[in-house]
Amino acid sequence: MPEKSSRSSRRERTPLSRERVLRCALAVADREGIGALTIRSLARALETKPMSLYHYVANKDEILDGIVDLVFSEIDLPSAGGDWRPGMHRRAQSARRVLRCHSWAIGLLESRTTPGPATLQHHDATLGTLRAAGFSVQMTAHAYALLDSYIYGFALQEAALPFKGPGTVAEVTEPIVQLFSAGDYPHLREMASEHVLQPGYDFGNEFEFGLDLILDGLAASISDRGGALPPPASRPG
Amino acid sequence: MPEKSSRSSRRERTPLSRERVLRCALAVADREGIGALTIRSLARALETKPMSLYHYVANKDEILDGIVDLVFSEIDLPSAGGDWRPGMHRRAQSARRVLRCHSWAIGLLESRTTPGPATLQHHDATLGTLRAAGFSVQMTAHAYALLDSYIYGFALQEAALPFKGPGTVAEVTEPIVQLFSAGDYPHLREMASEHVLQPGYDFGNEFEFGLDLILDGLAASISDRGGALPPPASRPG
DNA sequence: CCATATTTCGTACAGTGTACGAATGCGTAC
DNA sequence: GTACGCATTCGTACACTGTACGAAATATGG
Repeated sequence: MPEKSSRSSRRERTPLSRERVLRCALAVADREGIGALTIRSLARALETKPMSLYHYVANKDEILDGIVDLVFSEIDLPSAGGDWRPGMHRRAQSARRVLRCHSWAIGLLESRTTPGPATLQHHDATLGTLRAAGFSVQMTAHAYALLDSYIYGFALQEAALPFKGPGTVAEVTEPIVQLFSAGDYPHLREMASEHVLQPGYDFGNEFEFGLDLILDGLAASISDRGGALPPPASRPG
Repeated sequence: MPEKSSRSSRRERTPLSRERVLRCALAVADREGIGALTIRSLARALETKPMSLYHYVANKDEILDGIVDLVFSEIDLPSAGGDWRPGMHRRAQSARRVLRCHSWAIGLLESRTTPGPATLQHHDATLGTLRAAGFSVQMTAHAYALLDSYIYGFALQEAALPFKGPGTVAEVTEPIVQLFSAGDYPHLREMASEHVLQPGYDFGNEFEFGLDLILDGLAASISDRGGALPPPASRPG
């Protein structure tokens, strides 16, 4: 028996909007994985019907573009005036943290070629920090490609790990190593027994080492020649 | 009118096998993209019917695992006896080249948590080269995480670029920059006009810079302390 | 020949994105 | 009021996905 008054037929759910669709899509992806984010599941989460979403979004691809941009908007921007090194350090750590929270975003990056405003803003601010610090345009391009490659690649590896926290390493690693036949993969075995399976191991700790090494290298590159183009070292021989 | 003799009813197509299924899947993904790789399209390419594939493969996920492992098998292994630096350099360049050929593989890595034999072999050989060069276990872990993060991240960025070759940069970049409203993204504009749109620009060239910087840093790290654990630099202040 | 195992594949089902067009509600002008 | 026009909601339908189930065809061994 449907109520007839117009007042009650629009139930008191908050009205739909593009914003709300995207935020809810992000929440669903976080909660149940990107594979569980379907038009129908999203509509259910919003208490609507599937086809209603298409008034705010052209297609599913636009939703994916949108939530990737939302993820980017969570990353700390380097402050405009500060030194480049702590700025880049903070940004890198923040990006890694954000990408670990939304690990499905990494896999999406490969197929998304239309960056959103938050993504563009993020890139612009980062480039600006480097340029303001005296990096040449060339050197800025080098530094940016290097830093972002490292950040994304690290996040990708972290996402692909079969274990999530430091606690569950053994339960996952042990049975895999057991499967290796007698003499196979000796160095993987060593790495497992002498490093990964040691108490307190956490892959995430590796991030800092590489990040500092890269920032050191960049610092050296610009102090050498004021940010000019040549590669960081020409090895003799 | 079906032929009745058993001889002619089995047409002279080469017999199915797990190997053939995976190799064909790889070819389809390369030719038409990973999105076009479906059980039905794969069966068509193999001149069979969809359900026949399931005798050689448990499900589609196993196919994806399989072709990722095939991709890994294409990457040059560092030779066992050689110096670590040229070995790592060659491996990195080879990995990048392979991942550029099969750019869909990057996006797959995030969701694949069961590495195949070629993948394990690859990791083992790389670890072995570093250990043989005198890297400590800790330092090997650091170096490996760093190098692979850079390689995967670079490949991911390369895959996400809207343009493929050096030729098409302008056609893609120009209209995007045109869309920016008046004062927005000044540093992106600068990077576009003064670097990306310059003749001869190729993002792929950035790879070498970062790779050399990382290898320099690693070389310094092990010569400092014989591959001991501490980070590459402790900055004063 | 038959019996058994391996391999092929036809049919069916639940789930996907979304095109199309019909309903419904809402704001304004008469 | 009432009628129009627009924004919004959504029902139905279609082509396509992975794959469960079981039947058919073929190969193998006695």
